[in-house]
Amino acid sequence: MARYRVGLETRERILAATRRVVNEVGIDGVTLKAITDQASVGAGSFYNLFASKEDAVLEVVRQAIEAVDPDPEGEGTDTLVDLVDAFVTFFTDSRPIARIYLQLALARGLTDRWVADRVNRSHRRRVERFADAWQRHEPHIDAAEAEVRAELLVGGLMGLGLNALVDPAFDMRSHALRLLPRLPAPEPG
Amino acid sequence: MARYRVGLETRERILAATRRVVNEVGIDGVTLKAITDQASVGAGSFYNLFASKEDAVLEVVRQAIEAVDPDPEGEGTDTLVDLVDAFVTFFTDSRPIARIYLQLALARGLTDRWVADRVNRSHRRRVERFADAWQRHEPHIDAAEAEVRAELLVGGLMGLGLNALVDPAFDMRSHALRLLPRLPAPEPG
DNA sequence: TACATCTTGGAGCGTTCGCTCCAGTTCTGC
DNA sequence: GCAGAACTGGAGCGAACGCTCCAAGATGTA
Repeated sequence: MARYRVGLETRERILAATRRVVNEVGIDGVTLKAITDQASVGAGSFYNLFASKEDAVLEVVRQAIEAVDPDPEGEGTDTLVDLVDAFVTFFTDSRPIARIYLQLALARGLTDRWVADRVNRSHRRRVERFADAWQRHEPHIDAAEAEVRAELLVGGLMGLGLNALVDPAFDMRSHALRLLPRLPAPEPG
Repeated sequence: MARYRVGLETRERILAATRRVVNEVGIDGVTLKAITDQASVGAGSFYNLFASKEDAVLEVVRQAIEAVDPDPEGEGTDTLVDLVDAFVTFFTDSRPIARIYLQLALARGLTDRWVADRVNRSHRRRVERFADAWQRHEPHIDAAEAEVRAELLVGGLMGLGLNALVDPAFDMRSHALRLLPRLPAPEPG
């Protein structure tokens, strides 16, 4: 949509503003006015660059998830610990965004086919990566078993993440590590 | 609030209507008009019996959770399998309500102290019951260890429930059973 | 029967919010 | 420097929604 330099800059300003609003007031506070005020932009400019309010919010969520990806290039270099760590980091460092991710999945996953597909696809991809890492870690188990274990692990992580969102005092990382299979040689300390 | 017989009956009609609306259209469709139309009641009658729309919705959620409780009296007779089973049943048989429960926890758990407390308390109580059942099942482990395991189990169940909500094809029950410790004698078949 | 209290429906208030529209301005390629 | 496309701000539209108010009627009590 944006084709001129200023347009691209405004787009970035809007995304940054959206991110800030999301982090400060949560999804219910993410009104168009809040975003456009924060970005010092009119509603017209916003709609010149984004199809809808949700469009901007989803982009912010997407970027936040990508930001903690231990292997953005998909080269198969990530370990189970890396993946669990990234997952935990997403939930602890981007709590408001993680919250919105789950809310979108829950609220729109039923009615909005587009969101549902997107959520399901990203979940499948995540399970695949966990399964691959699991097989790299324990080569003797077969693919199907690795997939089931990965599904359980991701499910467990999601549940713990849910916990962490509702109860800020919950120590997600240490619980999450207990979901991992016994590790070969935990480093000392 | 209701003190006459007709009032109590109307209250039940409204709760039934709310349940029906929730199950058919999900939380976003739960407008006051939808409820009052479905119950054939005016808005004034509604507010004569409930403090707010949310009041009615929360009551419906509460009843749904209670309905699957394997040990409503709290007599300590429930086993781990019972508890897991009840949890899975809640998510598979009352999907829309389970969805709303999570949505409320996520959306209002941050801003609304009252909802947050309620959610946290019900979570703690659930973990306690799982921990107790775990100790009944494996008496040799100590209380602290049972609690951590219970926390992981409940977290895992929550995550699997999330899965089941987003992906209707997901077989929550069979995955959930794998979260249990090895059972004494799995029945054949 | 007489009276107080509770119940009822629904018009409509007040607010919120996403989004459109458009006239004026700025930008870019040539 | 010109033309045309892109960008900009903001007034305001239209719809949705939770909730209030109240006069009229129903219900319970003595």
